[in-house]
Amino acid sequence: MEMKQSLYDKLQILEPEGVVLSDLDRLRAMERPLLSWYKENARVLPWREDPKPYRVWISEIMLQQTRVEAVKPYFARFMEALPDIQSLADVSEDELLKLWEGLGYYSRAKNLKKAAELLVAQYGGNLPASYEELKKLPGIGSYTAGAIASIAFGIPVPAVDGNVLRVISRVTGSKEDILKQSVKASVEEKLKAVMPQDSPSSYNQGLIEIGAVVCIPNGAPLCERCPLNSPCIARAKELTGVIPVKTPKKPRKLEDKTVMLLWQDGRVAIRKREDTGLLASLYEFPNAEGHLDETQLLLSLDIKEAKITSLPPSKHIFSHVEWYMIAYRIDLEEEPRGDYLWVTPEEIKKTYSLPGAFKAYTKLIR
DNA sequence: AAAACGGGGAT
DNA sequence: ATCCCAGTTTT
Repeated sequence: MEMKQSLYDKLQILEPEGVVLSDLDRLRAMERPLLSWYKENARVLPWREDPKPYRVWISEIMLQQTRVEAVKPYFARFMEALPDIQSLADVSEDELLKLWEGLGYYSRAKNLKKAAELLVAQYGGNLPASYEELKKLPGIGSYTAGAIASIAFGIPVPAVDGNVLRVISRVTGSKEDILKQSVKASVEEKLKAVMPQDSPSSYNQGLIEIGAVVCIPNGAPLCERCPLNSPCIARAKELTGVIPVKTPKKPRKLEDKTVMLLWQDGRVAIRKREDTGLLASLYEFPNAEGHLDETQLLLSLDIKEAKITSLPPSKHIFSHVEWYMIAYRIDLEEEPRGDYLWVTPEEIKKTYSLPGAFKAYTKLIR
């Protein structure tokens, strides 16, 4: 049982700035300076110019795990090609993945289309103005549901991403591991309780913006410029180098691959990847596990001979695995084993979505 | 609760 | 060249 803290008790553990605040009081103290700061300092971003639900949705999905500067050109191109939910529902998967090529986390694109089809079939072609309904859509979790609900519809629900977790853990001086979902749930609950009911969009975006440009993830935060520096415990106790606390990531797996540029009559072979797993449904150059020599190469292609030249090796680092690739150019004189699409360099550039992992080799075929 | 899932910027 | 970033879905 918790006894309510008397003013006397609070004064016993006085901070330099004043009376000790509860977490909730500390969070309440953020509102005024946060909204004032955001009004003055909000970056001008394409999706903020016209925050209609579709644009907010697409931008928030693109911004998952992806930096603002990387998203900008993709967002512009996407809006031009697919200006509304109906066009997204109707687009072919290949065309959609081509629009997404290079952005990564390709399931985001596939989920967008799935959701668009659902919206057309069940929601009259509109995004629902409801946090709970938004959260049911594929690709939309608690953060994105909160972002769309608050930014596009003005619904007072929090939008807690990594930026917000960093800011809040620093302000409250929490040494809890911010990667734990229980911590995220707790922050969502607290913010829901204290956030202004009449300006959820600016409040949520302000918190995210501070995390992105002031209370930054790499290097020391710019506390002198932070509107929240007054209530911030991490700043007062010089804990910004410690907070946020995160569990260390485990080492990546290493994989050897042999990439084959198969040429025949001025065309090169590509194939479509599985529709699940890494780089699902994208195209790739034929490749094999391990580092094959020329004999093994001929064997795997089931051919007698070919003109084979070595290409430069390359490495690609994903979040959880590293590919160590060696490669060969193989000019064929007979049909190899395997189901391939024979395409021109021009078609690869314009039509087929190849992931960045193969960039060292797509470069070579122009 | 933990692992899978990219690509790019910071250092 | 290495480290870091961190929403959602799947296992």
